[in-house]
Formats: sequence, structure tokens, C-alpha cells
Amino acid sequence: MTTAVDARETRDRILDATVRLLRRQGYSATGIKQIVLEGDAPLGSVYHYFPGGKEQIGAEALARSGEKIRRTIERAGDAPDLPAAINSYFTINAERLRDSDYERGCPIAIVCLETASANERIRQVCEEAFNKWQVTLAQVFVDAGIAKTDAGGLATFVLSAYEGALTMSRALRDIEPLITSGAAVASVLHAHLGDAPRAG
Amino acid sequence: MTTAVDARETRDRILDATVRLLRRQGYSATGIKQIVLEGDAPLGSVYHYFPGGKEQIGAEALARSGEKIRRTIERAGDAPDLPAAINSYFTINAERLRDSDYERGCPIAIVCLETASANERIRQVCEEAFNKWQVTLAQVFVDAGIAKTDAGGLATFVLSAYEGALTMSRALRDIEPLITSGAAVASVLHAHLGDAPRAG
DNA sequence: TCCAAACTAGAACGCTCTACATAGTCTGTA
DNA sequence: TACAGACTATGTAGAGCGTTCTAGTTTGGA
Repeated sequence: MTTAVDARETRDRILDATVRLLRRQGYSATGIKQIVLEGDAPLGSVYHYFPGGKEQIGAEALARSGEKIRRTIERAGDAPDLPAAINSYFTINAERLRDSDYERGCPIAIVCLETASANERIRQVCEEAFNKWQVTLAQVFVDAGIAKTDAGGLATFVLSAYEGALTMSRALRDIEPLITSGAAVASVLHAHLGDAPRAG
Repeated sequence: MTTAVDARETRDRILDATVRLLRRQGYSATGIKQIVLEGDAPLGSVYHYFPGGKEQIGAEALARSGEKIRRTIERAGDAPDLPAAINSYFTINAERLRDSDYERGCPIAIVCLETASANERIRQVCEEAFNKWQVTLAQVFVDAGIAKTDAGGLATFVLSAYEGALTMSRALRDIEPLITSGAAVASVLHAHLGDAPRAG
């Protein structure tokens, strides 16, 4: 194994580096050599850990990233004020996007668009990630008092608004779409909780 | 020039083929040879019409596609019932997506995510497309009676929801996110027009 | 101390990519 | 018919890709 100084294993470093690159530039533009450079990992051991090659690295990196994001969504349910928690999810990620010089996109969204029609295995990983996010968020909504009949569709809608706003913010190099959409989504949630009805 | 049978010029066929490929698989995965194959165009004339190479082809294809979509958005303003018109924009494109076997994504969204951090020229084309859509849609909202102070943000929000729902529908191979988001957006518009407040 | 297994180094392979060069063919006009 | 310019065919260059290979190093346990 690696030394104690370098506690994180090579395999993990490869996956983490892959996630960073997928966020920035997607699947097609990300090369194996770039991954090992970014992760400071030996090229020779890539096919030792990942005999399935690039596709396996991509699939595992996306699954790991998807689960991490899902846990973040789950934690939003702990907040006392649901609309505020969702809104701050938008704003926090807006700031992270800006601070990364608009490089930190969503790895699932970009890779899914690229590979949905070309690589079924990768597409399925993306589908699973989105599905789990949706189920998790719907449960958060139910726990907050939103009607069960509404929670599922509302979760899909909120995720859509978030992914689209992230896309637009990256294109415009401006966090405004994320901020605006976060506020709009919060208003919709307020309305569903029997609060102020107006969205904007 | 080409014969009368082949009325469309080679240059246009190259651009149209590029748009189709960008919708399906994005910029990085789309090659020059694939473009001329898809567009039934001679490889030898690619650099005659596009001395700027792949970047020029991509930029022009995206600009053309962006403007076409903008005109479609503009036409939504002609409908008497705005929320219904926006909702049907979602549903119509949902059906087109399904009928294309989930290949017909948004060329702007996918290319922007791929190239936002790598190719400034292409990114700017995407930014311009999104900006024009937003301005056009905001004007449609104002014309329909929505307050000027709300129209801009609302347009950004609706575009975000649409792009995100399109992304999710492709990943899931299911039009449900587009249908659900279309209905939710329509409810928000209703609320802004002084109609039924509930979104769902 | 020694061995087997785990891991790494780095070159090399076959392939595809964009881009370019050059020679050839077509087309409208005089 | 003849010519000039527009367009196309085809081959090549040079780089980069994912992958594989063999040789070498490190490691944990007996």
C-alpha cells in the first residue's frame, strides 16, 4: 500500500481526479493520461485497478459522486425551514461554481448528455444517480409536510430546475440563473406548504 | 454549385448534420469525418467552406440552431393562453425526444457543458444563444401581462427548468421530467398572471 | 531472510483524429 | 470552345487516444 503520508489509496485518487475532470469537461474530452496526471497516480496501475478501462473508471467515478451528492440532498431534510434549505443548496453551489471559475459543473448531467445515446452502461449509472436523488428529495419533501401525491413530481421539478440553472450559469459565467431559480423553487415549495403562494 | 435535385448547398448540409450530431453526442465526440458522412458531403470541401476547421463548423452550427430555437420561443407569444403554450412547448419537445429514441437533446446545453472551460469561442456562442432566448421569452411574458420586474427572472427560471428536464428525460429515457416540469412551470405562470396559485 | 503477490514504470501498438497539400474536376461566362 | 474560379478527391503529416506488454520494484507474512 501507499505510505502513511499518502493515506488515500491510488485507486481513490484516480476516481476523485476523474470526477473533477468530468465536472469540467465531460467524458469524451477526458483522457486516461490526463486522469493520472490530475490524480498524481501512476499510469501503469490504471489497468491494474480498472481492468475495464476508461468505461469502468467513468462508471465508478460517477456512481461515487452520485452517492455523495445524494447524501447532501438527504441532509437538507434536517433543516427546520425546507424552502430556505433548498434555496441555500442553490446559492451554496452557485458560490462554489463561481469560486471554481465556473469549472465545477455536475458530472452526472454533462456525462449523461454526452453518452446517453452512445454508452448504455454509463447512461445507466446516470439514470440511477438521478433516480436516487429524486427518491431521496421526495422523501425530504414528505417529511417536511408536503403531500405524498405531490412530492415525487415536485422533486423531479426541483432537480430539473437545479440542473438547468447550473448549465446556464456555466454558459453565462454568471451565478444569476442559479440564484433566480433557487428563489423561484423556494416560492413553489412555500406554496405547497400552505405558505405565501407567489413564485418569483 | 450542386444540381437542382440537390437544392440545399453542401455548406448548409454540413451545418445541419453537425447540429444533429451535437444534439446526440456533443462536441468532443463529433468528428469531421462523421459530419461529412451524416451530411452526405464531400470531405474535401470541409476546409474550403470552413477554413477555421472544426471550431468554425461548431460555432456556426450552434449559432444557427440557437436562432432557430429562439424563433420558436418567439412564436409561443402568439398563443392566447400563455401557460398552456409554454406547457405545450415542453410536451411537444418531450414527444420529439421520445420519437427520436431519446437522441434529440439540446445542442447548446450539451456543448456548453463540455466546452465552457476549454473553448472560449464556443462558450460565447452558447452564452449568446441562452441570452437571446431569455430576452425573447421575457418579452413574451411581458406581452402576456406579466410584470416587467418579474419577467426577466421568470424567463431564466423557465429556461432552466426546461434544460434540466430535458437532461433528466434523456438520462432516464422517460419523458416524465419534461411533462412534470412543463406542468409545474405552467402553474407558476398562472400564479404570476393572477390565476390559480398552486404549482404542481 | 525469503518468497509470492501486489503494484508501478514506461515503452510501444494500432488506431483515429484534425489539419493541410496538391492535383484534379466541374461550372458559368464570354 | 476556352478560360478562370469554385469546388472536390485523395493522400499525408503529426499528434494523441485507449490499451497492452514486459520488466522492475515494493510489500506483507512466514
